[in-house]
Amino acid sequence: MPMRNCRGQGWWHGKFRGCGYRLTVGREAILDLLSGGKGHLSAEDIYLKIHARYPNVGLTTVYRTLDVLSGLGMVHKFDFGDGRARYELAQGPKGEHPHHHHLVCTSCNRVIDYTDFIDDEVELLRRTEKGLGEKYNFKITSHVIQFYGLCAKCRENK
Amino acid sequence: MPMRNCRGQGWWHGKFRGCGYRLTVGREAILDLLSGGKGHLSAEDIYLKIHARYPNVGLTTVYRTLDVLSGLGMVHKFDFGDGRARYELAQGPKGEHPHHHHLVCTSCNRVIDYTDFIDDEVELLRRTEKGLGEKYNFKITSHVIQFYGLCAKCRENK
DNA sequence: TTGAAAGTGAAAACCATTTTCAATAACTGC
DNA sequence: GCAGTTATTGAAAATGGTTTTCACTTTCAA
Ligand SMILES: [Mn+2]
Ligand SMILES: [Mn+2]
Ligand SMILES: [Zn+2]
Ligand SMILES: [Zn+2]
Repeated sequence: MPMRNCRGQGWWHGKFRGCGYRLTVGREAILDLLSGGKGHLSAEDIYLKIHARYPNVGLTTVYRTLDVLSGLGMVHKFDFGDGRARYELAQGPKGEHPHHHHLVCTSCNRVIDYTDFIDDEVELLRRTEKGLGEKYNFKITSHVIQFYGLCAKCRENK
Repeated sequence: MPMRNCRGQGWWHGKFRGCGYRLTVGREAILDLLSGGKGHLSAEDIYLKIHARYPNVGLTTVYRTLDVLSGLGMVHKFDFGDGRARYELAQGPKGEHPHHHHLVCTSCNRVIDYTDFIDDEVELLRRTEKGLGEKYNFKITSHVIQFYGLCAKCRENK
């Protein structure tokens, strides 16, 4: 049986409603888009794609929805140094979009996800978070690890 | 013999001139300020302090100088998520301002430098940079490691 | 000392993001 | 369904950190 074209069937339905948020066309469309493909989209990227299919979803709503989703921990907001925020879906309930870190090319702004070494890194992070949390009485909730440099393409064209 | 009041005596003289940059009052003042004290200053922070002593150094020059210094690798530019860039002097030639990472309070925006665990972290980073560099043919030049959470003060006032 | 080029301040422009506000859509209880 | 409450919305205006412009000044090598 094909997926019915009615809203409120997504895995996020519960989380959304549970927090008192209403399910709207724009929010659903944005979550769909983020679930569907590549990450590191800017608000405008998202707006342009959404707006093509739903012409009455405005850029303001995109910003507001991304804020809500960030607050709920459902998307992560990144700054890769190009002057606009980038968003990507957080790890889903079934392990989709697994936790990863980033390589950022300072020349072309390409962003590479990597999960190599993630185990070592996560283990170190765990220890570090514990140690720092105790020493500074600091409650760590998230971390950012990014490597900057030159990507393969930009090294060729150097 | 007391320090003469002429410019061009700082440790950065060589690096500056070597790269074809001219030594100016504003640049010297900014480097002095950054060398002198606490990091994580915004361009406006710097401007206000500099401008008090040198009223004819403008905010534009502060931004331009910070760009130059970033380009030379003499200062690091950070985004801690409060909408303005923060700058701090990079590790000096004699090991001043040693390499460190950051704890960022998402409530009050306080930033804590830490060097605990730095050895473990740096060792991991070295391995990771090597592995990633080979696998992705990516030339890594720098990294950012930041932990976000609630500082001690903000946990009390929760 | 002098000239070419780098550097500068003030004001204007830029531009990603936020705010405002009247209109609309989503939910709740009937 | 229906109405009432309230969250949510789009368009336009405002915000605010940063960059650009441009005529003027300073640096520095010759
Ligand atoms: Mn990613
Ligand atoms: Mn620091
Ligand atoms: Zn590149
Ligand atoms: Zn705090």
